[in-house]
Amino acid sequence: MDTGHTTRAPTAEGAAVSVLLPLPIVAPYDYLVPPGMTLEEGSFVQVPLGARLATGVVWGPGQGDIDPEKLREISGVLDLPPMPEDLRRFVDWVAGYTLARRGGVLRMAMSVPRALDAPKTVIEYGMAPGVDEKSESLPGGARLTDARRRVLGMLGSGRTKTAVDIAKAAGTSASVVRGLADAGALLAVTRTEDSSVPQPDPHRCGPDLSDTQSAAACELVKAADEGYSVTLLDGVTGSGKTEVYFEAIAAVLGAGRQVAVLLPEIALTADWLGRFEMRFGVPPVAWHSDLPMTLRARNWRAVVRGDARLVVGARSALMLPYHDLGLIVVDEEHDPSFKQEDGVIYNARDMAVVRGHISDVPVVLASATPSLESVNNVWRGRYRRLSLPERFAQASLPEISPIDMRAEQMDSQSWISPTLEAATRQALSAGEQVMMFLNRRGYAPLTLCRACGHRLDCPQCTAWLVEHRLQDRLQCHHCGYSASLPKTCPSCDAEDRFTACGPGVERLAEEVRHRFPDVRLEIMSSDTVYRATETQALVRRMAEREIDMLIGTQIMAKGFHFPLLTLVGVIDADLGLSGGDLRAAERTYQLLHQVAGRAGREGRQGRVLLQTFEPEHPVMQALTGGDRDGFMEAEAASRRQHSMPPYGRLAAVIVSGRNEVAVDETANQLGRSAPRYDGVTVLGPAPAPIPVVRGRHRRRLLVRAAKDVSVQEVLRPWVFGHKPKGGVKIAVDIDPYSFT
DNA sequence: AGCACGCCGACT
DNA sequence: GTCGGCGTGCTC
Repeated sequence: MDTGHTTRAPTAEGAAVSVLLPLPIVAPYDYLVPPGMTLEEGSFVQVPLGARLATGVVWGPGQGDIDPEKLREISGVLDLPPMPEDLRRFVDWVAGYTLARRGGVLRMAMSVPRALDAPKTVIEYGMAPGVDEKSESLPGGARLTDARRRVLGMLGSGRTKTAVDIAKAAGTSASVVRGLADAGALLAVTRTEDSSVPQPDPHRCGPDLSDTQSAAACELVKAADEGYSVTLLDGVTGSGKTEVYFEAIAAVLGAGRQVAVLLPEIALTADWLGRFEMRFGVPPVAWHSDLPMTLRARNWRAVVRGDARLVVGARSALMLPYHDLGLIVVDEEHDPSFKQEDGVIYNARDMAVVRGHISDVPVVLASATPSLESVNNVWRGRYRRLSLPERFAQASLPEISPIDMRAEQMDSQSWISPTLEAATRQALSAGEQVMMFLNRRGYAPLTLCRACGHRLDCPQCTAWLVEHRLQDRLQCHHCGYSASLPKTCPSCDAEDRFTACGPGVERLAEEVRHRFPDVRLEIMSSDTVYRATETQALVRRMAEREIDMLIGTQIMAKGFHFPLLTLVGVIDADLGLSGGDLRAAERTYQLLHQVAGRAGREGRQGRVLLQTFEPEHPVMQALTGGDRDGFMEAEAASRRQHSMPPYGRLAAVIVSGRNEVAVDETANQLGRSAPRYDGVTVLGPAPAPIPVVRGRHRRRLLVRAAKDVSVQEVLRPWVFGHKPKGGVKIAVDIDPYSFT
């Protein structure tokens, strides 16, 4: 299975090669190749760097841009397949596009320290020739004790296991095993640790597909065989998108190639991985940030060897050194969490398309609420679209209606309108489950002093402290600062005069308990379910009707199936719309649509009620009228009119540091020296939406450019011409996603 | 990322 | 008078 990517060995003896190191370094360093060492481009090598050894990748022939006297020799080559050429080109491309340092991008592809160590060897024991479990005598007349008999009995012929494993199974100690080996009854074999992972079976039968699904699956399977293409798989919640792209995965696995599936981090639940296991017989190779180190190392090695065939992971799974990648799937492609906001700032959905292009493999973007970027690419003919309009298994789409909060009689300190309360009562008395959605963690987003009006805010950020009553703490959601509620006001010393303003899920739960004293309710937010097992347990309790009502944040919007859930109440549908974010409307639509999709699957009619003060807002109209396409067209028109993405380019330059004066100075300097080109506008500097985070002051400049302008070319000389001092940092965010 | 070099506060 | 804080800069 030669991918054709391994380039001829570039190493004349004594020549120099350039080696890229996974450090924040811009360009590769040159090293000498010692006599007798053979290398290829992509080889993983150990090189001396200052006083220590570092692991890097041979990037190409030596640059020759440095005094040959300074060159040091490569110390060794790692026993790993070289990094494929397509990935090396991808690293270069991502660095060029994001203006990140190449070494920083490489780090994302290989920052698994233990994976790069020599594979550990283990000693295993198997039956020596002429010995079997029924042997009544041992070689050399060694005694056959009970313990020895048990060991031979459980080992059987032809198998090898470690001494510890054998001892455990035979109920004895490892020294018995070693004794048998000394006696010549067992044979010790040295094996390098197995980085193999379970192999998925592409030939297992999938579920029966509807005609529409089969047709879409057919198209995808065909595309899977034809090199690079991008397909937007556009299907409403419950239309069976997953089952459709599983067919494409099966086809690619059947051809012996690797598949990468990218999911938003919070969708990477056991529930979800289970669907892959159900379809392909074994769990997929998982890749996400809190994978234990040993598993990370094993999985990374399995990927680079080509052994891991089906990888399911968060955005960083895109950077893995696939040996023979055949398909990339990005599910929930609209999800903002594909955008990495720290370190190398990139959008994994966009980079997946680039990687597909470079590696000449198909890319599938799946969503029920595709991003305007992707839809625009369909309009322009760059992506093909496959639509799955109906829900599978006779489930019908929920009916979405607004509750006009201007017309509701509301008590102060309450957030459930009489209309929503009545609907809830009705659903509960029919034995159905209810979900209330409020995208705000904690008890109350703001606490103030009634005596003087002082607001409790974070000492290190420009942000209010959020009261979390369950933990009895005040928390900053931007830096993790946490404190207990003070006895007296820090501003006026008044005692016990604090009052909570606004609702979070905890406070909403309080109101529900007050109105529905008998309801069995649970809160689902990142505070209550932060481990996979807790999520699983909660989902199970919900499925088994131990819960009547779920109150939660966006964490519960994704992918869970609750068959008896028929009513979803959105407490504050307008929440995401304020704040001048370019994508506020689009994101609110996507989020609320996703939440709405929780209601009424599997044959039951669902109902969704949106509490809003602006029922005439285009987002509410689109949701209640089911007119997604009209909404997208209106969004597109407005973006086009303002030359905003995807009809213009946008980049942000963020200046940050502890010293506000120095930050301002650098930001102003950047502003004064801003490039003046046709089709390029530089706005700012202005304080970032949250001006201080973790004690770092932040200023932002926005660069807006016409579609045909290379923002990178504009930014590079301008931004990197500044050498800020005083701990000031300049970061570039190409295609900024979030403005808050 | 490490690690060394280099200028300003609390110790023997 | 030194030990040491971490800001700055370099590593082929």
